[in-house]
Amino acid sequence: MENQLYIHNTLSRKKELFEAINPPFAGMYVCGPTVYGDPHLGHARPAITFDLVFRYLQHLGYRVRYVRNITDVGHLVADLDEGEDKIAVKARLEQLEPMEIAQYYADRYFIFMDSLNVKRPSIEPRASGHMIEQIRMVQQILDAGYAYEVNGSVYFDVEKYSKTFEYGKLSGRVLDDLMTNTRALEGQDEKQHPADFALWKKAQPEHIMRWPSPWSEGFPGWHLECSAMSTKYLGNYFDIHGGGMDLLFPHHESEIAQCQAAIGHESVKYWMHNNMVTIQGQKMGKSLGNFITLDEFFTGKHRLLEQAYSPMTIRFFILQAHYRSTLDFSNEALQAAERGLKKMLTACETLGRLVPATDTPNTEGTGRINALKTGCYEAMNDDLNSPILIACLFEGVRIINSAADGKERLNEAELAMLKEIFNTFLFEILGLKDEKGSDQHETIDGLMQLILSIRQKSRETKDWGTSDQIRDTLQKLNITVKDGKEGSTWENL
RNA sequence: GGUUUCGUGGCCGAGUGGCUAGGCAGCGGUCUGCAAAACCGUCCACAGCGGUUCGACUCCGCUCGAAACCUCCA
Repeated sequence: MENQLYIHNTLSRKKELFEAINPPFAGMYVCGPTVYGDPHLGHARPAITFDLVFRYLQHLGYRVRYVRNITDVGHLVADLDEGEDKIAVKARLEQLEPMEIAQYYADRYFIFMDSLNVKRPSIEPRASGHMIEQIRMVQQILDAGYAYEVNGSVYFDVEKYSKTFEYGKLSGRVLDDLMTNTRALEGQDEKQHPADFALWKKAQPEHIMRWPSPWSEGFPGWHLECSAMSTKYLGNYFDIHGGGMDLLFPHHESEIAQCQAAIGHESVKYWMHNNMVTIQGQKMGKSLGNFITLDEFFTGKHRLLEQAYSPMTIRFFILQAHYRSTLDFSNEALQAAERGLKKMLTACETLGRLVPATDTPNTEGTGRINALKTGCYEAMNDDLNSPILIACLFEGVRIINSAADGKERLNEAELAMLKEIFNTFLFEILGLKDEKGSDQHETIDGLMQLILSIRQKSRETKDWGTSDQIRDTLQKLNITVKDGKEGSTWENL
């Protein structure tokens, strides 16, 4: 672990040296999806961001336990269906069991994340499976005196908490402002203070998802599951807690308060937040109804999409922006990502075919490739700057293509170094992969070699008619023939 | 209104007090039977106005504009 990894801690708003609490182990908790809808591009961002963190920490030699929750108990809604559970609403519409809905969308989530080559976390706990832990935590907070019960519901006493601790330290909020600015929502009359939040909510009669508790039959407040499950699996003090920036307040702010109240100290060392995906400058989100699902991206079936985009194109697109910047969706941007990725992967293939052009050691060339590798590490160590890393890899692409063009002469050591760089950074850490079908690839490649050799013969006899017919027909099958000095190669779109 | 943040070239997107980001697109070459690919070269920036500084796109202030959060959301 000689690499010094710096990550941006939202708590200090600075880049801090990552020092594991208990090396070589590292614990990371990330807020996962609420499973009542198909995953969209916005879900892909944190999944890929923290997949990058997961992969890089592992690369650095950490033994990482990565926990990402599945929220399947639904949250309170604040509209006319006050107090009702989101999953329950959907379930009634579709005449299904709420847990059936949750299961369905959780499965969908897993499938789409797999296709994006997002590694599965070590543990994916469900809120519904941790009622006991959540109820216990409510009790701990009550015992500590930072919560009160009203009519079977339990609320966190933010006002009392803020006398000793700083509620708002993560998001930079001031309690007085919250007091004056929090809207008076219906059914909030039970709260002593508008900024108080529910730890346990008594279920209304129409509520389908409910669990018994010492206070009422009801359901947990929506900040509680993360506090309960993160500390259960990672301990009372763990390294990284991640999530989208939109969760900063009140979700993560309240998590800090809950842990402080229940455990007696904070539970998280580094808070990391990814920024939003925007569409026409606006956040892509469920509430705005401007989201495009991953399924729609992969099939191209959405009115805003000019074409289908492959999972790796989406992944590359996301990694081309730094995780703390907003990322604006557009067809033009995705098409640029698609072409850039193709260029990158083609160069990797080329690299595999390159043979040493010289056996003389070249200190200058070797030094340059070494510098490339150093640049890659520096990019990752600087708060996981994947766009810089990708820029470094494109420098490698240039070297590879120059070598293939005969303009550079690489020796065996240099080729090996390049291969190592691409294997490590492009495939292992960025998690990109070649999407060409692997099963029949060998067969097709054999067929293609045959066709290309026939075409080569026709070219040698200047039978351009046959030569072009082969090329044009293949093109119609989305296979591009590329003639080079060393013969022809082919590429399937 | 409050909190947090942002405004970079045709598009996407990094970064730094003085030195080329990168990708896509464009333009000009090389290569090629033609094409594609590739290679070389090249054009187009740092919202506006002040201030600090030998020097600012980078620091400070103001103006304009945008976003996220304050209410379910990744």
